[in-house]
Order: sequence, then structure tokens, then C-alpha cells
Amino acid sequence: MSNSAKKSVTIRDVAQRAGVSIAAVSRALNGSGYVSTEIKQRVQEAALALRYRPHDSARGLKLQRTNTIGLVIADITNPFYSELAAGVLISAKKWGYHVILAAMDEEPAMEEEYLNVLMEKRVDGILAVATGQNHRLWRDVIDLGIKVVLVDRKVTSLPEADVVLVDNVKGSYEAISYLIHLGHRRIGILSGPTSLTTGQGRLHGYYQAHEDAQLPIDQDLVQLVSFKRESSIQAVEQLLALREPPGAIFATNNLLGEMAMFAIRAQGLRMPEDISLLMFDDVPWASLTTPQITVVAQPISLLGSRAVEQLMLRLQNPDEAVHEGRIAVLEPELIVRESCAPPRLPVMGLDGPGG
Amino acid sequence: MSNSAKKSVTIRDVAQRAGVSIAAVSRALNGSGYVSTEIKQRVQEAALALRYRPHDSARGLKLQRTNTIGLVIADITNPFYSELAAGVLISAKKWGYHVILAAMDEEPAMEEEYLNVLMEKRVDGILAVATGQNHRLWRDVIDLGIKVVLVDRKVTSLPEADVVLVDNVKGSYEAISYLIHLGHRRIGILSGPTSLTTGQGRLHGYYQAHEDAQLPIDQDLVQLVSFKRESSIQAVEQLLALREPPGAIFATNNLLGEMAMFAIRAQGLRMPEDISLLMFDDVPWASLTTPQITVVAQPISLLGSRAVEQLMLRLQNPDEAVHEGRIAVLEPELIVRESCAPPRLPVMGLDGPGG
DNA sequence: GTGAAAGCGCTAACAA
DNA sequence: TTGTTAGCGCTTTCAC
Repeated sequence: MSNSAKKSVTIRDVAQRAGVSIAAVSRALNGSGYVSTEIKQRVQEAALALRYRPHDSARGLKLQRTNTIGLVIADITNPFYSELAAGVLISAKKWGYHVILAAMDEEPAMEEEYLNVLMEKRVDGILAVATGQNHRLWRDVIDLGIKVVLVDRKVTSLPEADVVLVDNVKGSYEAISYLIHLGHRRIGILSGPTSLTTGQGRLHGYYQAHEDAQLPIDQDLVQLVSFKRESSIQAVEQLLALREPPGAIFATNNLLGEMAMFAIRAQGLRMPEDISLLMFDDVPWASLTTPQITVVAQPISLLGSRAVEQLMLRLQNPDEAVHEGRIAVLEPELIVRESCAPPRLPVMGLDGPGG
Repeated sequence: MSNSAKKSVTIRDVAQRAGVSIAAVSRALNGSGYVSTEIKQRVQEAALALRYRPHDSARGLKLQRTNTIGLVIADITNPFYSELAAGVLISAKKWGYHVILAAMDEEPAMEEEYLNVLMEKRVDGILAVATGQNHRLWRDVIDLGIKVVLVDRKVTSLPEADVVLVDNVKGSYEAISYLIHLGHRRIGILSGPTSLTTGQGRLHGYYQAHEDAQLPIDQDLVQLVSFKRESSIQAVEQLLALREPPGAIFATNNLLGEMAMFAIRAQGLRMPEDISLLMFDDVPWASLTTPQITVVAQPISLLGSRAVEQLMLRLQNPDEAVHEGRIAVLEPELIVRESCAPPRLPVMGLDGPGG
């Protein structure tokens, strides 16, 4: 008997049982408008007895509000995104919001599909690590009145969206400076696509650090990679196969770091004796390996909760005309562990430790 | 101008622009009922021109169906759950469903909150790794007509829910048998709560393997732990502090495995020379460590997609009376890597390798 | 303080 | 083949 969907109990049933109008029930249950305590009491009893659950679609239709937000990310399996999601989830819950998860896998086509859904569902807002494509669709989203907060990456074609991200240039700059300080002169970088602001920023920090240390850059050491595993592993191998291979590798995200780990291990290289590794993102496994990985840590969870807060702010006053979104920049932090050491054969004629 | 929420375009607007009735628009866009190709054409043009997006709440209200499912898990940050979620996401998308994520953190109170939300949202179904509590509420869920598929853990108070899980007894049995085969006679087990079927099964496999090998069990080697990190780390330390410490540790989930790693490292023990470690769940970091961890792998992603399929099956014929849910049991697989070796000091008088 | 009634945007009888 | 219309369950004026 408790199997198939019976007619579910509606506000009418509650009203009837409590002997009041449906309006009274609505008011009593929502605490809006005037209701005598007596009626309130009766209504609550009736609702409880009938196990009444307000129908969110009905309410949403009437209110034009769903208390739901969309979270667009690349891949929930990537610890960066899971931690982000965790931050978003807990924060959203605090505000009475719920989240629909959209993993677009860095594919514009998938992002498109998800955006369409999110629009039809009339989510109140979208938190997104966007592909950077689908300009027209994103405009539709905003035109629909859906507030969007960009996380991690900025997308210039969406100036009115708020942005919450980390100072990528700085994080990268500090990482490279640290390696240079250790005596490294040949530092390989595994960089994400420069079409994304993360890729741009981290690469820029790399250049800047070299420039400030008055070090030349060998373009062979700069590997631009997509997010595909194959292309990443290939890039690492290329780096390692150089006639004059780098003494240190800077992996600009955890996926790239993972690939670097594999390649280094596969080559039988010792870390940090033979090669140093420094990675962007302090994912849990970074302190499980031997040696533990030195990282640039982002406050990932905070990134998520701040994004939610930013969104809530917008949702509070929806009519505020905004031509340019707020941008919040969080600070990364270099966490020195065990995976970096001075290079084995410092280049002659340059004064680093051991040089 | 594209900032605040303007009156959004409805089916009426499309009808007007196309010069037809709203019914025709509905039919044309949904491909239901009769529409001349000419009208269909006009409607599609109008819809496109107006950037019309059907309002899901309205449709949901009318249809009593949301094309949305809830995914209840403990913690998206745990790689087991992220992979599960990934499997669910991709499979759900294939069926045109979307998922609301609920991380209950092993807290019945959180589970309760989320269940209430999911009920109000009238999700079509719920996929859940449940706490095992909230009996009454889960009954409400089912009574509301929401289909539920239990994943990973069975909950006996919900007989009509389908279940998709792994053969925990077998996985555990094989793991322990392997260790015994290596010559181990003192194998510590870090077991989850036996209030959960996962804990029960894995512990049972441990006992069974010992029994079949005619090995006695020292109860000091059996550590029952909650999912809290503190209690886990404590348990590992207790195991290691035994006057006669185990030569191998079986961590029955990835969190426990992580804790074991930390403790082993903290004690300065070498792996696998001083101690062997075997873990349930082949999470990504298991092959990043040195030595790489030998594991019992669950087909996690498959667990997710199978659960979705099971749910879709129920959703196809919603009125089928079901008193007992189907139960799908997937096979775990022992993946031998580098973290297990024969014990250093095999017990005399028992014939294991080296004994 | 309370209730009647309109209407949110959509689908599906049903009538034409 | 097309259009009219009655709701789906809820909130909220607006009378009383």
C-alpha cells in the first residue's frame, strides 16, 4: 500500500482537517500575515497528522523562486572540485538553498546542456567554474534573471557576474621564487590552457619570478597542456626527455601534479634528489606520498563558501543594477614539505645555494 | 538592462508571436499530439526568437514529476563518494535526470533535513547511502511515492527499496586470505560500525577467512571505529601499540586506510618490510604512494550507474506493487600492489611462507 | 484576524 | 488538426 504514488496531501486537506481556509494554512505554516495562535496551533497539528509536505514546484511557480542553485564544475572526481563542492554545499544549506550538480568535464557542449537545464529549472543562481565558451548562452542565463558567480576562473565576456578566485600570479610567483631560491635555474612548468585566467595567471607568475631573478627562460621548459590525461602525461615526458632536463617541475594543478608523479616514478627518478616537484593545490594525497609534496595551497573550501555568500548578497537585492561584478581575490599559500631540494648539478656561474 | 529579473517569456508569448494557441505551442515543442509541420515550424522559430525556456516548476506542478533525483551521501570530499557521484551524474544525465546533492556527513539530523527538502522538492527518486536511522522519515519518503534505491549499504527497515552494493564479505575474505597466504597470523582490522551492513560484511569476511584457515582471532586485533578521524587514528595507534602488534593491517575503507598510512609513517615503520597494509577501495591516491597500496577495489562508478538504472526501471512502471526491492550485488576485486609482504617474524609452528 | 478568489506557466482532456 | 479550458498546489491581494 505504501508503494505507488497516491494522491499526495495538499494544503486543502490540511485546511479541511483544521477547519480553516487554505489561506490560513499558508499563513500559519509560513509565519506570514496574521493568524491567531489558536488557528496556528490547529493547523500545525493537522499538518503533522497528515504528514503534509508543501509542494515546492507549486510554491516555486507562484513565487518565481526555487531556493536552488546550480553548481557548474568540471569533474567532481577531481579533489579540487569536490572540496569546492563541499564548501558550497555546507554554505548553501546554511542559507536554505540546495544545489544541483553539473559536471561539464571541460566540454562546452556539456556546459551548454547543463545551462539549458539550469535555466529551465529556474535556479535562483549559478556558481560556475566555466569553460569560457558559450558566450551567448551565458548571456541568456543572465538575461533570464539568474545571478551568476564565477569561481576560480574569470570570464571576460560576463562582466556583470561576480567573481571569486585566488591570486594565481602570486601563488605561482612564490612557488617559482622558492625554487629559484633553492638554486634551480631550469624549472619546467606544466601549464593549463592560457585561454583560462588560471592558466594565464600561473604562467605569468612563472615569467615574473624569472624576470625578477633576472633568469632567462628556455621555452622548452614551458609546456601548455589541455586537461586531458594523455596530453598531460605526454608533456611531462617531453620535459623529462629534454637533453638538458629541468631540475624542478612546477605542476600548475593537481591533475598535472599527479601525472608528473607517475612520470617521475616511471623514469625511476628519485624525488627530491633527482628532481623537485611543486604543485598547485593542496589536495589530500599531497601529504600521503613519500616524499610529501610541497604545494601552493588554495583555500578551496572558502572559495566555495565565499561564492555562495556573494550569490546570496545578489539574491537579497535582485534589482540592483550591476554593470560590473564584484571580484574577491583570496590568498594562496606556499606550503613547504619534502618534494623540493636544491638541484643536483647547479649551473655554473650563477650564485644559488651550492652554485 | 540585462540585470534584474524581467517578466520572463512564457508559452503565451510564443503562442502570440507564432499566431497559434498555447496548446499548439506545447504540442509542437514537446512533440506530443498532432501539429502540422507548418505550425511546428512557426512555433520553433518563435520560441527561438524569443529565447523561450519552458518553466520547469510549472511543468512539474502539472505533471507531478520533476526529472530530478536526490543523491544522499556522507561526504563528497571522500573519493569513494565523489566517484559514486560521478557515476550517478553521468548516468542520470543520459536519462534526462538531474541531481540534487545531499551530504549528510553520517549525521542522522542532517539526513533528516535533506530528506525533508527532497520530499518538498518532490524529487522523482532518491539514491542513498543512508545512515540507517530516520526510519519514520524514510517511510514518509516512500509513502510520498518517491522511489528509493539504497547504495552501498542495505537498510533492513526499508525492504521495498532496491539495493545496489558490493559483496563485502567476499572482498574482505579475499583480502584476509591473501594476507594469511603471505604468512600473516596477526592481522589487525580497522572496521567501520557494525550497525552498517558494510561494517558487518567486511568484519564477517575477516572472521570467515580466519576460520577457514583455522586461525584463532585475537580480539585486540579487531578495532571498531566510527567515521570520525580522531577515533580512527586512535584505533590505529592502539593496534600499533599492542605488546604483540599485528604484522598486517586491513583498513576497511579509504578513510581508515589514510589514517593507517599516517600512523605507520609517524611511527617510522617501513612498509611493507615492517608492516603490511591492505585497504578497501581503490581510490586514486592508492597508486600514488610508495609503496603503492594493495586494495580491494569496488566498481564504484558502476555502483552509481547501476543505482540510477535501477531507479529508472522503477520510474518506468511506478504502480508496480513491490514488497521487496531487488538487490544487485557487484563483485569486488583484489588488486595486489606493493604494500603487503610476508611478516618479518612469522609465528613458529605454523606453516606459512618462511615459517 | 480570516476567507474567497485570482493567477503563477504549463499540459491534456475535450470540443470544434 | 487546432483551440478552449480546467486544473496542478501554492501565495497573496483584497474584501469582510
